[in-house]
Amino acid sequence: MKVEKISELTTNRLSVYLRCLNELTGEGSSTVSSDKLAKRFHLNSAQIRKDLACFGEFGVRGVGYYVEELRDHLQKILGLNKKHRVAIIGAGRLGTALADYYGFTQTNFDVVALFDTNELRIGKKVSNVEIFDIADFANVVKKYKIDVAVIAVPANFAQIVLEKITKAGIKAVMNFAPTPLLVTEDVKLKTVDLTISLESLSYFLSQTNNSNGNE
Amino acid sequence: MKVEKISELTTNRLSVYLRCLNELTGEGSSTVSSDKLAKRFHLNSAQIRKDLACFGEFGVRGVGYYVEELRDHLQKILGLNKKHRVAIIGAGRLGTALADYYGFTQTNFDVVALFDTNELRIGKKVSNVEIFDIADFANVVKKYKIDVAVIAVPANFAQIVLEKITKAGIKAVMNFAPTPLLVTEDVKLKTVDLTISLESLSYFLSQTNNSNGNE
DNA sequence: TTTAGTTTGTCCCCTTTTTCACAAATCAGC
DNA sequence: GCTGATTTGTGAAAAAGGGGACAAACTAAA
Repeated sequence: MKVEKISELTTNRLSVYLRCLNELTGEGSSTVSSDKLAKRFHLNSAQIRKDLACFGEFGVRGVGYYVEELRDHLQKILGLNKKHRVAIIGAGRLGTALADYYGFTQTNFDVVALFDTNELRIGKKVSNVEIFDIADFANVVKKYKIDVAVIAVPANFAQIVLEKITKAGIKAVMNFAPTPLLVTEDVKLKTVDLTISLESLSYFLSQTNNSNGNE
Repeated sequence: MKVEKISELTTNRLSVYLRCLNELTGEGSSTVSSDKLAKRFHLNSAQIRKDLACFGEFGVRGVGYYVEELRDHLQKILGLNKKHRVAIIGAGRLGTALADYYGFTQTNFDVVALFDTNELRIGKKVSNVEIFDIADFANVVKKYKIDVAVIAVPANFAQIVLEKITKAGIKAVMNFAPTPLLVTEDVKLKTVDLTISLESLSYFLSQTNNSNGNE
């Protein structure tokens, strides 16, 4: 087992492995080899083994991995044995959709509060979650023990909102505003930039349509 | 100018550069150096130059890059000089939120159709976009000349939906279902996996809370 | 024209990530 | 207990990505 720093690419794959294992449980087989996993889910077996080896020796040579045991290990490694309480800042279309989306699909992330500046929205409920005034942010965070924040406001407000979030002591932030943000070392910021993803598709289309990249 | 294969990391950065240039136009300066860009937007100047050099020699030594000219080049490279017509499959919360989101923020991507299987939704409109029956998918795609598809259905339906999409001849797909999908070489699939992003945050929190990764 | 000052494009090296390959470990059957 | 068949964990090679440094190219001013 290595004690090096774990890269984010590795932890992202752990999420994928966990998903695979969840699909495997309930199908009968109690063990699975890295090769079977790789073949079935189109992964690389060496990479699976190496990723897992970062956290311990979970497998048995000649046998493979015990499905349920490995699943439990991965859940624990990813911190999914504890519940997280999520605040979404911005109760527009995207924010409310996310409130709904997380509520339905995720069991470890509870959206407990929405925030907005618009007085017409404040006080209302979306998917049984109250919309609070952003001015009360720090208080609500403390009251509900919120540990994850989601930024779903327009790009020009994102940095200000982020500073409010970090001042309230939240260390994990997901950002949907299409703009790069600055944070201190001790805060984890994950930006999901849909504009970049779309433009990446656009690039691909322009390449194939022209049948050749060189003009 | 290099003629190697362009990596997706590079094209993603082009999107970022384009955004920076858009912010710069209207601020007066007609030229900008890679160093100024880097300093202002927290990038690396060598990387900017290298990324741009993949597509031509846009700069002038001793001067820098002409802001508007470079912006136009990037738009053309990314295929943003043409409009794209987008279909969103799945008219639930996420699908409708995306319809709204793209409609407001993106100028080159027009959401022209939503699709669903739920009869209660079919025929209605969201953000002025009609919800069609998924059974009519191929026809509507042809009629509206749709070239980009967005999958916003539950994970267990995603692969079937994707096959419908590719059969209709669409070559660029964005997937929000938290599941890996299989496509043929000639189709570009971009998966935005919010579950992985969230679990990545969870991992980070579990690391810092235990104050040490080793148990 | 020459010189001093800028800034690009690119070579080269270092780091990170992925993949290959194989010894070490385990199991099942005889 | 030994043999043959698996399968892990990992060292080493290969591939990909990022960044420093500098010659080449250009401007401006004398």
